[in-house]
Amino acid sequence: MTPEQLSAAIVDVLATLSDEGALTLPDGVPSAVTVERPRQKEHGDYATNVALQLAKKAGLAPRDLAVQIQDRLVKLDDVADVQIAGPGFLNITVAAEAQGVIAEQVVAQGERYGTSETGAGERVNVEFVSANPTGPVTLASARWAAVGDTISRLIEATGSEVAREYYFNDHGAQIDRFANSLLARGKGREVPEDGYQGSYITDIAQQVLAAHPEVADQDDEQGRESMRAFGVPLMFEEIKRTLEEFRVPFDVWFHENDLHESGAVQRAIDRLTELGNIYEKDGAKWLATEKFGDDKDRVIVRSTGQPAYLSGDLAYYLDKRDRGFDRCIILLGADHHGYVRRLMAMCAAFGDEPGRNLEIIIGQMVNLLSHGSVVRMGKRSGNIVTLLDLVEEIGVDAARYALVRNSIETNLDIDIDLWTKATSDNPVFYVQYAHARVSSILRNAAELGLAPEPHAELLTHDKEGDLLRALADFPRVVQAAADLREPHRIARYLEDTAAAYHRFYDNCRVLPMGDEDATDLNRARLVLVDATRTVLANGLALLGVSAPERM
RNA sequence: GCCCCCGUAGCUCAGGGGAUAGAGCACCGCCCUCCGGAGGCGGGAGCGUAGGUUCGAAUCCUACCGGGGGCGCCA
Repeated sequence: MTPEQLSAAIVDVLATLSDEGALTLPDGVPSAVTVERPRQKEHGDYATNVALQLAKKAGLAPRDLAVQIQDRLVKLDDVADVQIAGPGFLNITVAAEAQGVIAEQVVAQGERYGTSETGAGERVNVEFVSANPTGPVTLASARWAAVGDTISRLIEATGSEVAREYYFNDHGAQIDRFANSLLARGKGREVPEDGYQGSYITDIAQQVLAAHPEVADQDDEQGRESMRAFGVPLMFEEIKRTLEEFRVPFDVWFHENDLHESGAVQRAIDRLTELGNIYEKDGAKWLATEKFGDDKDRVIVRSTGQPAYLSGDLAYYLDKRDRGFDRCIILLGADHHGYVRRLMAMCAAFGDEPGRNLEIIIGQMVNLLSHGSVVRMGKRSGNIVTLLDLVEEIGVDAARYALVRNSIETNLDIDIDLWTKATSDNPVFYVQYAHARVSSILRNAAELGLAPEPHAELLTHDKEGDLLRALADFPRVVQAAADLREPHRIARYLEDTAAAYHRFYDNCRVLPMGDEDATDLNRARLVLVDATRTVLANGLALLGVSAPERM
């Protein structure tokens, strides 16, 4: 019996009490009730606070209501015991067999275990990284790469259709500076004051010159345009390669420049003008964002006639909506948080609903630590640490895991020394090791010709119960992580589940010892082991981290 | 000045209004006759401060203190 089934059973009991007139709820019977795993063992397998929640509405004392629910609940076959505790908690012990069947259910569902259809029919666009193509993917962007991809996987796991999208700001002053920097390096000069300093600039300039020797003879103006035309795509390619290596499969690489060239920017402005949200002042066009909650109105077209940066975002948002996405999620670094209000206001200016049609997730910064101090210089580009630096130091699995293990609301320090350890200090090793250990037992069982076989009623050991309840929690952890856009919940859950497995392993012999004959208990435990493998593998897959069978 | 995030054990961090606030590391002491010891068991220590909402607050609200980041007709 899963917590969801238990919750449904409690709802049934409430409905029955209501039908019989024993319970009067002005708002009706709730569609689901909270079922949680208590901290204390003495509080049973699961606990619910329904009686406390509903007592006031029903005009009953919490404990009196609890008694009524208890009377009905204990009669269920799957429920072994119900106790009332404290102010009115119901502490429930599930029948061993009802709990044991979870293992076979997990195995039967396989890769689908943990997924749901709560988001079915919804089309979601997740935009992340979106760094300017003026340099390698940075450490900060690495966090959004890992988090954005994991959030995408989580939303997919709830049945929605997801597009991962990268927005290249390849239109504007930063690209001009990039082209100038390439030109300077190509001509053997120092890069300008406002240029990009990294050694990658020299690399790319040389690649351009190698492929197009004629550029060396061009004057500065021509040379700059050549560097732009040939150098920017090289940068794109490097970014794409990096993200592919990091296992982030973007579906769309969107170029800001296309919005300007296709007239999409103008169309967005026209649309907003029709809606009465654009006006002219001081020779510039302004979007009236203040009335939608922004601090002040924003310039959309400068008095020079040049579109302001925000105009690209307007067009881009409209484009996403026109492509049929119900929800547009954007991940931004904390350094962009000042931008959130105007984006939300823009969403409202289009007549959409901020928070639903447009959702902005702000994440905090990342530092790389070595021997206790912050690493400031990257190998690749000198003044910045890049994603490739991180991968080179700790590998893709550890990097992805480390980047999603903490709440995105907190600053993150990644300690190289920790994440390269092959010990249990290192969380990704701890979880992967559990998976390898599980796989090893399954291999050994196969060699013995021993097949898993469900005997739910035999899984009565305390540690088996703990492990079963951990496995039963997986779907709602996935659901919560997806709904709240909080991937770190998956990592934490996996660590807890790995720990529950290790404790089980330590207490419960799975395979027959020596030349003993196999028992039904051996076969039943193999089902549990197989179920554990399924959950660990599914969880790691959500994080984009490999689940090794040997290590 | 205004805005956002954070403040929980010595350290790094979990904790969706619930019961006695949890992990890992570090420290001390244990557990290998056979499934991977990269494991397990036991031990001490904590919610920045002051109010408020609630039957109940680490969690929600307000103020203050401390730390980080942001506030352009830049992108």
